[in-house]
Amino acid sequence: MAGLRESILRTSLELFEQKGFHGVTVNQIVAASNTSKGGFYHHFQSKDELLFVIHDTFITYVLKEANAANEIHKSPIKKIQSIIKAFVKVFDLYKPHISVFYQESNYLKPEYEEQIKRKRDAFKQMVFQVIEEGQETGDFRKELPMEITGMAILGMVNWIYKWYTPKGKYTIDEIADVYVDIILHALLTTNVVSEENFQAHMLERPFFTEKK
Amino acid sequence: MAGLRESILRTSLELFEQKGFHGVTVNQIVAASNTSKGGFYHHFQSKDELLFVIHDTFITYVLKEANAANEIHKSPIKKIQSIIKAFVKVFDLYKPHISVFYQESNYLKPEYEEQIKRKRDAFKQMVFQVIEEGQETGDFRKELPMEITGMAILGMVNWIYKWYTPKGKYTIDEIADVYVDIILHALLTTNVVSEENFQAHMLERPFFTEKK
DNA sequence: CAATACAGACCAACCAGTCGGTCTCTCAAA
DNA sequence: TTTGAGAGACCGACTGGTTGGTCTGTATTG
Repeated sequence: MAGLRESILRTSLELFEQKGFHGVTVNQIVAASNTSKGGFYHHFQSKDELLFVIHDTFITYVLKEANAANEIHKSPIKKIQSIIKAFVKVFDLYKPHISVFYQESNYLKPEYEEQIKRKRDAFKQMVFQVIEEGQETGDFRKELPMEITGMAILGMVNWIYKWYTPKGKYTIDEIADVYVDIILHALLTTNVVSEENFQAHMLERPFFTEKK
Repeated sequence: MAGLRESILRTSLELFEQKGFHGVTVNQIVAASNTSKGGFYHHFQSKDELLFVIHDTFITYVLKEANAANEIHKSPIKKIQSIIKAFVKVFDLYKPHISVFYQESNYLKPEYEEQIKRKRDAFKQMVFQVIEEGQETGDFRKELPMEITGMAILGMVNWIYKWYTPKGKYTIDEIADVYVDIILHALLTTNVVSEENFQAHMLERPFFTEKK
């Protein structure tokens, strides 16, 4: 039998996603994991710690991915594409985590909340940073207020957890393509967009464009 | 003394926003509203009904506003602006409602959930509809998949509830201006954007552009 | 023989909802 | 004008069920 701890994490995640953190009792988790109260409390201090662990694994992963994406490229145009693509793809891997994360984050106990908040802020700052860079280099339109634009992007992507399903009409990569396209069209200065070499700025050719 | 029912709604809303639906007991609501268990259950069948009422007043309002915005204009370009502006502004009026709505909507009892879902879907369909129209008239880029684009817009706006505060750096109208600008730049066909009469399509001049 | 991993009966706290009762206001009969 | 009956608004002690968490005991592993 594989690690009980992992098993508890997996099953509780499913349950939380369906019914919410408060809609699931420890007894239900225990039953679904084929274990007992003792088993559960051997691995977790409390139900709240379980919630924290779910939050933390996800946010840690996102932060790491985004950092990597950020470091690979130098130009802000490519940085933002890279970050967005990585960010969107995370929803394919961690959708249940993310759902629980955003639905129940204000039930986190203060001691846990602070740790999560720090990582979340780091991620946000990174996005802001890239936008600012792009405005300084002249790639992004300077008239857009950085904070509002940043939150628009974050919101757009984060909302994916509300509607994305792997069985849906579009794959996560296709969604990422469209999001990158939307954001670039919104951010890039008009002369960059209107030039026919818009494509030259793309990391990859988006799925919805034809090859000539 | 003003209506107790309204008083309960107001105070419970504040409490829910701070601590979440499950973080607040009926006794706390009752205490904060200067009433009693009896008073509460005289006006509401259950705590769940209270949650429903909060959801419903908000979603009903949004739907009404969007419908109005949709009917005033004929061109898709103006329709989408109008809808987005109305939609964004709602966050100024109903932020607590919306926070509770999005955080706790999966705790709604089935009988309530259906009613809410119907109205929410109607709103979503309206946005999809306008995008499709715009693509047919040639104003919006046809290569963007309608569903993904629609969800991107909805996500962008909906996320406002996570960060907007009336005391913030930007007013709700300024945020609305930026969002309209971002979305139009993303949607409009390049020849429409690059034409210097981009401004001609705007319902109003955004706050961040200079008058000449 | 430790030490770790798990089992499951048990408990104390909590919480939504109930229920018998009171207070006040209205309106019509006397 | 007085009375009194009825209805709606509100009170608050109480309850029955649930839930997170504990504790003692047992199996297994090294």
